[in-house]
Amino acid sequence: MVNSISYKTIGRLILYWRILRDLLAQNKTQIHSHELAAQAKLTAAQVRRDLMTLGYSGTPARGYDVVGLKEHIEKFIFPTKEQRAVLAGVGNLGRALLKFFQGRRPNLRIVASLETNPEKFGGMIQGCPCYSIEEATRIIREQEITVGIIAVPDSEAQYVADVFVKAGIRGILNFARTPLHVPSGIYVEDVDLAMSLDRVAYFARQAIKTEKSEADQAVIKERGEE
Amino acid sequence: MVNSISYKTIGRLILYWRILRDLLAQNKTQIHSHELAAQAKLTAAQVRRDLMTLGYSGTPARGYDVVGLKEHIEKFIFPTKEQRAVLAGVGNLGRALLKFFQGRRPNLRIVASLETNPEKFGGMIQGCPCYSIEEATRIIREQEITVGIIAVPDSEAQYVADVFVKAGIRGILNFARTPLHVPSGIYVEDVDLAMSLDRVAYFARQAIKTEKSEADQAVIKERGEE
DNA sequence: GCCTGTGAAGCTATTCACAGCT
DNA sequence: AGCTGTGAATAGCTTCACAGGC
Repeated sequence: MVNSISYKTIGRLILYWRILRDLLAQNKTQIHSHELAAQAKLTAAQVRRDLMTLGYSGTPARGYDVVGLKEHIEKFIFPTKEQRAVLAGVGNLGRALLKFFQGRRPNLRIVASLETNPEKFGGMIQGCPCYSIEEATRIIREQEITVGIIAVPDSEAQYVADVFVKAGIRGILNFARTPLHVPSGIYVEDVDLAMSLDRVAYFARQAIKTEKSEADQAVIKERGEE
Repeated sequence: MVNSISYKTIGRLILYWRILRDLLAQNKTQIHSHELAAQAKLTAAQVRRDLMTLGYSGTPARGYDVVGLKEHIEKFIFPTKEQRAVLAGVGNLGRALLKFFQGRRPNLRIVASLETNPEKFGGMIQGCPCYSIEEATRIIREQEITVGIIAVPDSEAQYVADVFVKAGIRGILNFARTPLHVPSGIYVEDVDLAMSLDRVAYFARQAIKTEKSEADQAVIKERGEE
C-alpha cells in the first residue's frame, strides 16, 4: 500500500484513531474533515491530506465513515499480531508507564520489566514480571520482543540500549537524557522530560514578554512535533 | 537580541547547554562545531546555524569558547530570576517528575503540587508541599507561578487547564491525552506517552519489514520533534 | 451549497558549499 | 589545512484554492 508515512503523520493518525474510537462510542457513524480537525486541533486540509496519504476516501456528501476509517487506520498503525515490549527501570517513571499502558492496546503489551535492584526481581509490577537485567538477552530472544523502553538513570542508558540492540530489539523509547548510540535501522524516540519543562518555561516567559510589549496576536501554540 | 527562536532550536540549545556543562566539568575550554554535533548527534552545519541564530561567534582557529557559549545560551533559554511551576496530579508520573526536576535548575522550581485526594493534602512530596486543587488559584497568584504541569487523569485535564489559565499561568506541560483548549498566547506542550509507545512500535515493525524486504540502507532514526 | 481530493504555492528546517580567516 | 559564518539550494510539511461530485 503506502510506502512510508512520516513521524508526524503517524502521530496524527494515532490521534484520529482515538477520536474515532470515542465517536464510535457515541454512535456517530459519519464525520467530515473539519469536524475531525476541530477535535484534533488541526486544519481540515491537514486531515484530508493525511487520509489521502493513508489511501482512505470519503464522499463529499457524507464525509468519512467512522467505522471504516477507524479500521483502515488500525490496519496501518497497529500491529496485526501481538507485538511485545520490555521496560528497563521500574522507578516511579517506569511504574507510571506500566500503569498507563497495560491493557490499553490489544496487540501491544509490556511483557517484562528489568531491574538492577535485586529486591525487585521475581516480583510482579502492574501484572508485569520483573527480572534481573542479566536475563535481558534471553527474555528478549525467547519472547521475540521488538520494543524496548529505557527508564533507567542516564548513566546506565547506553548500556541498556546496547543490550537491547544485541538481543534484537528494533525500536527504543528512551527517557534518559543521553543521546543514544545505536546502529542505523534501529528506531529511537527520545522523551526528554527535563527538556520539555525547560522549554515550557522558556515559552511561558516569551508569552509574558509578548503580551507586555504589545497586543501582538501571538499564536504561541504547541509543539511542532515533535 | 534575537526576536524569536523556534521550538526545535530551543530544544537543541538546551541539549548544547548540557553538553557544555559536562565538557566544563572535564575542563575542556574550546570546542568545534563538529565535536558538539557528534555529541548531540546532529550535523556541524546545524550547530553552526543554531549558534548563528543565537548570535554567538567562535573563531575559525579555535572553535567556540565553552564557558562563553554556555553562559550565552543560559542568558537566552534560562530564567534570569526565579520562575515557579506547579504540578497537578501526584500519581506515579507526578512523583517521577518531582524527583526528576527538583533542584536541577537554579531558577526553575516546582513550588507546589495539587491533588483531589484529601489524604495527600498537607503532606510534602519530594520537598514539595501538596494542596487541594481548590486552592490552586490562590497559590498560583500568591506565588506568581507561570508554569503548570498537568499529570492528572485525562477526564480532569481540561478542568485543570482552565483553572491554570484563569489564575495566570502562561505555559502548560500536558501529560493528558486530551488536546487542551486554551486561549491563544498560552503555550502548551503535550507529552503523550501512549502515542510515543505506539509510534515506537510502528517504526520498530517498519524496521523489521525494511530489513526483510532487502538490504535497503534505511536510516531510520529519531524523532523530528516533535 | 458544502463537501472531498489534490496540484500548486508557501513555509519552515536542514544541508550544501564556499568565501574569508587564521 | 581546517575552521567559522552564511547565502543559496534542498527537503519536508502545511495550507491554499479550486475542480469535480453529490
